[in-house]
Amino acid sequence: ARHHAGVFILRVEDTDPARNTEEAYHAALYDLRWVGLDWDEGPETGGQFGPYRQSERDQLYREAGLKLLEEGRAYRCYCTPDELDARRKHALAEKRKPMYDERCFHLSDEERETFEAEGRPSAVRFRVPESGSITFTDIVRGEVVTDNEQIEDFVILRSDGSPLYQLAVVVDDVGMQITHVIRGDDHLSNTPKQILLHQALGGEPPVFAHVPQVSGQDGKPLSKRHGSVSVKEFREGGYLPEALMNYLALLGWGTAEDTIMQSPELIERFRIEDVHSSPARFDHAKLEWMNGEYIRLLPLEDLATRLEPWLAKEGLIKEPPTESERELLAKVVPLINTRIRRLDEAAVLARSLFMDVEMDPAAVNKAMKDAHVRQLLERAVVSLEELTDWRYDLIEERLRQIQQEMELKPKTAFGPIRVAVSGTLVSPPLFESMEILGKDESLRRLRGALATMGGTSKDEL
RNA sequence: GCCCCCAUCGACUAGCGGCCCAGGUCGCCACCCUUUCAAGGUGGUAGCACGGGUUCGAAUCCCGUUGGGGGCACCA
Repeated sequence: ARHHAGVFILRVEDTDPARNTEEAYHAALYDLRWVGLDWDEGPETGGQFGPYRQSERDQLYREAGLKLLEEGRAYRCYCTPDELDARRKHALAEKRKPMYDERCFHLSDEERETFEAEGRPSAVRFRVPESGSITFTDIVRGEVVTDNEQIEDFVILRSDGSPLYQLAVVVDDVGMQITHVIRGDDHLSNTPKQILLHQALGGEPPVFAHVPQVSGQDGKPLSKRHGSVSVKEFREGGYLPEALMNYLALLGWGTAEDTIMQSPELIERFRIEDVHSSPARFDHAKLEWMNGEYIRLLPLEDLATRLEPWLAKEGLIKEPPTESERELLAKVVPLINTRIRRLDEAAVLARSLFMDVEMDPAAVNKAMKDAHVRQLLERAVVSLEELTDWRYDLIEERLRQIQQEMELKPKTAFGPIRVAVSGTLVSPPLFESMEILGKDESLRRLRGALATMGGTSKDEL
């Protein structure tokens, strides 16, 4: 819609009371907005063809259904759901196509009157022509032909009088002057039914584009067992909406050279007619990579703001942050922005810069057991104590000097110091971290590490 | 069972009869950079499902096989 400067309409198709809840409705709108979809017409936004929730347009559909009944385009069906279900299973067992047998269409007047006299409830079925076929040109599928004999007489009004999706959609497509419908290809087989309804209701069917559904790594339809599959899960998993949007656009579509395309470029380049008709597999690894790209694309101040809730959640800062926390965060962000791919990773990586941490036993085991460590830390403490101008480059200068004097490899020299300061073997850059922590805290941590090694106490230093 | 789709590296894709002994991206591997981890740089790995046609020429067109997927509700 944006590519063609069209009108983007959001319609909520909630005709099934059994599946429709107020929470689900609000969650859906929230998710759509979060990924960056901004409809021109729709619920809460409004528009000249509202309301945009089908549950609020019930009367329209009932009238349309009854009109079709009067015109003889539809008929009453007295079969109960149980009966239909039994017949469907029977047909399947006999390896026949499970279609409605049209028995109520062939009811005699007496039979019909008997049913009515019994007070048997009836649903309304649309009468599909016996022969002929429906043809339409789908933007991604091309010409689609369906023989009418493959289409059963489908229900348009339930026995309680409420409308079904097929009817509601067509009534609204006509009433809302819909020109294009872009939807998942699970609706492909519904399309001929809707075209039939369009013809019966006297409207021009819209143009359809059926895009393939996304599948998991194994080629099976995307489901829970493939990991995160809902917008909510990605949001809560530390993904950026811009990255999700970019990644999703690339599923079933692509360009020769470019991968990272932000919204304006996507709008300019995306062509629905170039979308594949075969399903694409969702690749979490590529999304992760792309999310990292988007994190690095963010100005540092913006990244800091986006990180706030995540750090607050882990108790590293308050929400909203205090002024000093904000200043600290501003210093930390440039140290970690190339090191995280998801927003939630920041808290893990930078924890030691916000609070005191215990040394990780595994890290201690790996880096602190060598014979040179005690002397190394002692010398570091002595040397750094003398440092008055606490800057990372000067810290590095001092520590490097010790490293060279002791003839240690950088890794064996800085590893133990890193563990002493950050508690782990993997951390933001060491010298910058120490500058951020400050002289007192850095020295306190070095002495603390020495103390855990037994022997010389920190007082003696 | 019936109807309908789809098929290029492990994944997402470019390709729309000669420019392709197939290009890009993720992943993976190696190297460089380097205080860890990343990021970044360089290079590499790997594919037109198969079999027939059509054509001077096929990843591109046609047919079949195989393999995947979707649909067949008083759900959407």
